[in-house]
Amino acid sequence: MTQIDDAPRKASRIQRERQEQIFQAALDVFSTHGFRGASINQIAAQAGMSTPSLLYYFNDKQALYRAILRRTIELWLGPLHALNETSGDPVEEICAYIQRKIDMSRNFPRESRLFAAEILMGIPHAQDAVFEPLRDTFHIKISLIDRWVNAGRISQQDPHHLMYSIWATTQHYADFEAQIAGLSPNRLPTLWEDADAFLVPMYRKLLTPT
Amino acid sequence: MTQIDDAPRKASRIQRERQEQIFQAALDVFSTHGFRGASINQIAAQAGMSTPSLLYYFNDKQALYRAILRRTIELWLGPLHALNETSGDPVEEICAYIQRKIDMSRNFPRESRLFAAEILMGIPHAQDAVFEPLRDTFHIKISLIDRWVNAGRISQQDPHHLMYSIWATTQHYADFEAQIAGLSPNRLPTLWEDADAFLVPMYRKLLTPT
Amino acid sequence: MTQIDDAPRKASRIQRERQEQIFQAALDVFSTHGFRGASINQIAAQAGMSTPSLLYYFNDKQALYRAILRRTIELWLGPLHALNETSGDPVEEICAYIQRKIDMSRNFPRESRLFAAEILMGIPHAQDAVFEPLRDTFHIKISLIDRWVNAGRISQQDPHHLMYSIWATTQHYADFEAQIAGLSPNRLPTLWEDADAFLVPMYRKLLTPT
Amino acid sequence: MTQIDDAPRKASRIQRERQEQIFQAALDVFSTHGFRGASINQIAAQAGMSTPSLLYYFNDKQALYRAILRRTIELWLGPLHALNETSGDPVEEICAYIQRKIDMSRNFPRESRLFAAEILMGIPHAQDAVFEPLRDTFHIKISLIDRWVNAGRISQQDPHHLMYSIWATTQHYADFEAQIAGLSPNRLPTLWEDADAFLVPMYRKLLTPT
DNA sequence: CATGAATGAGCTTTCATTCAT
DNA sequence: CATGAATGAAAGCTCATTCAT
Repeated sequence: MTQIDDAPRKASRIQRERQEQIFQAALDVFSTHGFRGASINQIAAQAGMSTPSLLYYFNDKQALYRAILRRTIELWLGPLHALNETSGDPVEEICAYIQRKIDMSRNFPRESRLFAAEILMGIPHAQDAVFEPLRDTFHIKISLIDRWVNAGRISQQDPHHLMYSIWATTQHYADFEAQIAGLSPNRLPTLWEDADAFLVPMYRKLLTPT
Repeated sequence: MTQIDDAPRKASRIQRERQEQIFQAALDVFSTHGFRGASINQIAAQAGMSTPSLLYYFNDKQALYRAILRRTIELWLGPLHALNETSGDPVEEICAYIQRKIDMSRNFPRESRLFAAEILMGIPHAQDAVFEPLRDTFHIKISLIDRWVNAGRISQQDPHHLMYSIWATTQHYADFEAQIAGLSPNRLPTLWEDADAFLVPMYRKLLTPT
Repeated sequence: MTQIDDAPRKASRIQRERQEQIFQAALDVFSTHGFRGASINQIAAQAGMSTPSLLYYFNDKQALYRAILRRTIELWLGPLHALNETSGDPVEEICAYIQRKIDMSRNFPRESRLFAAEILMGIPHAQDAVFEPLRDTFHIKISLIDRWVNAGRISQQDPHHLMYSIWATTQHYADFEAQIAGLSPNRLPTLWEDADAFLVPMYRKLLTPT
Repeated sequence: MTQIDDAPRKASRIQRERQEQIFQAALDVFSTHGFRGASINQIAAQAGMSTPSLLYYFNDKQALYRAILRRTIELWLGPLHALNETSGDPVEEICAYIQRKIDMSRNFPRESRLFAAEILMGIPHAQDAVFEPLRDTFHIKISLIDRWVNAGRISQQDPHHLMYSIWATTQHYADFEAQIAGLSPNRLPTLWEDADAFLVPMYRKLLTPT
């Protein structure tokens, strides 16, 4: 097993508070500048501490970045984990998943952008941190959808396309917010609110078997 | 100052060739590192010239970046400009637009990512360069769709949501390619090919009036 | 004030053990990186304790360095102190001194290198620590040799040159070991063993009066 | 003196001047602090330029260090190269080599100390730069001495010991100058002058066959 | 006693940019 | 036109040291 050496040290209470300060600042800065564009000076300043203090908690820039990314991905996987067969209706199950994804984007737009930025730039810093927790869950859910398709319980769709299009649409309001703010400034808040009212029916219509 | 100082100088043939070299290199580097993460040294090296030579063509880093962005946006607007009433059927008109957007993403993934990166980071360097050419066209097309909706020629949808969801889905395979490559490595080429086969019917189903 | 503030504090048994740990680590690190190149972090790590713990025993980096140096010099003076008139023959007296110096270099190569490094760099940190204990003994022994020369009991030589050449040759295998290891790798151990067999006869031939 | 061209050489002439400035400063600083203890800031300041300017000529600290070291070693090898069979008498041939080594130490004490410091610390930065040019010449000369010994033209000595003791004694006045200055301050200049008067007869006596 | 926590100063290096040629 | 040369600013990171616990 490869040792996870970029996890924060064993934590006391003060340590955990400090780490949380750093996380918040790092989220801000990394999500708006990307890894290379962000500076740990800026993060430290925003976290209200000196740069060496920050580096006392995270050995270097990469370690901090990967720690945030790891945490973000775990958060991100929550809605996907909850996608299963507990409810009777696969269509509604997927619609509920979409709803949860939208809520997550609404509540954690910085995390969404951080993740998007990393992917956009080719995932150069965290191949394992990204895919290790993601891959298994992804394929399990893809299989689940595939079974639903084959059982005729949802319409005939490629599960990969379905999943990726859900991700694209549900994260779009977080990731491309600046564009929406520029193009539809007075609609921005209502669009955030409405997103589910648009997307959920769209996918319900798509998925409902004829 | 409304002086447009980041446009490249008037160019001879040789100059235009060198500018094109710079464009290609800059596209590569900016799209994979973002504005702050990219270095003009790296761009100059990749373009096969010295940094001062590069700066002879573009006054500074921002000017180069904005020039590329401007060019990218113009390219990007092509499919949207072509969305109009020439064909008789609005549903098919929009489907054709989706098809063109997908083709564009397929052919110009770096441009898509460059644009996405800029938006993701809050459009800090090019508010005007992005929105000046985009805004008018966007609103014209939104109005057009709105008229189609009001005339009952397409189903009742918020044109903003419709447009944004089209953008999200059609650009996703370019912008998030690294994720798809990691999660569905053996499906990657077919997904690129299939994208229209999934998306166009989805939107046709959504838009076709009942 | 002639306050000696870089001597270690009065010590319990446990304390003396920890000091010894520090000494050993510091000897390693200082002798291979010099004063400025060495870091007390590295020393503390190698001594198996935290840096503040190390600094509890030695007030600062200089104090630690000077303490080691002082100790080393005392060790170093042992062979020289034993150079006197107890044996009847001055030539053999000096040959015995040479033998003792060689043995010392063999047994304490790190100490030799530490000392050599300090001198090489101009003795910037420990003028007094080096010369205070050394000077008197040195001049006493120089006078002794001078008397031997004047009494015709050893050949006519400048005592200074004699002493320095003895120091140079007897310490060379310790101080320049890396060079010898590179140039005569398979001879290295035998050269260490042989050193006295070469040097003692050389000086005996030089010193025996005609 | 024999300057030939003008225009095309000009840039590299300036470059060589600048490099020489840097060399002199670097020699000073590296020889008195060792590699890790030296700072390129200090070197740049002493060379009268900014640190980035220095790094324009030498890509990084190591490159600068190795360049000086390489140059020093070439200088150092001069006297050894000249050790051969041209003069009829091997004893005098070796004595002449000793004389040349002493002269070199006298004229280039900083170079001697730089070299000594690198060896003292275990040659961590320049194994190849040190040994590549040194090894072959060393072994050729060792063989030469060995033949002289076997032919009975010099006394029976291990060539390795002989060579190392010559190196030790001839470089000692440069490398350990600070110690001599401290112990024999009023003798320092005369000792420098006398060194050959002491060492050459010593080795002549040692080497002359009985 | 021992260490977790903190930081100013300094390190090596890269960056965007200017200027003379 | 093109580049060698130069640099202030800022980057990531290490260092010796202090202090509270």
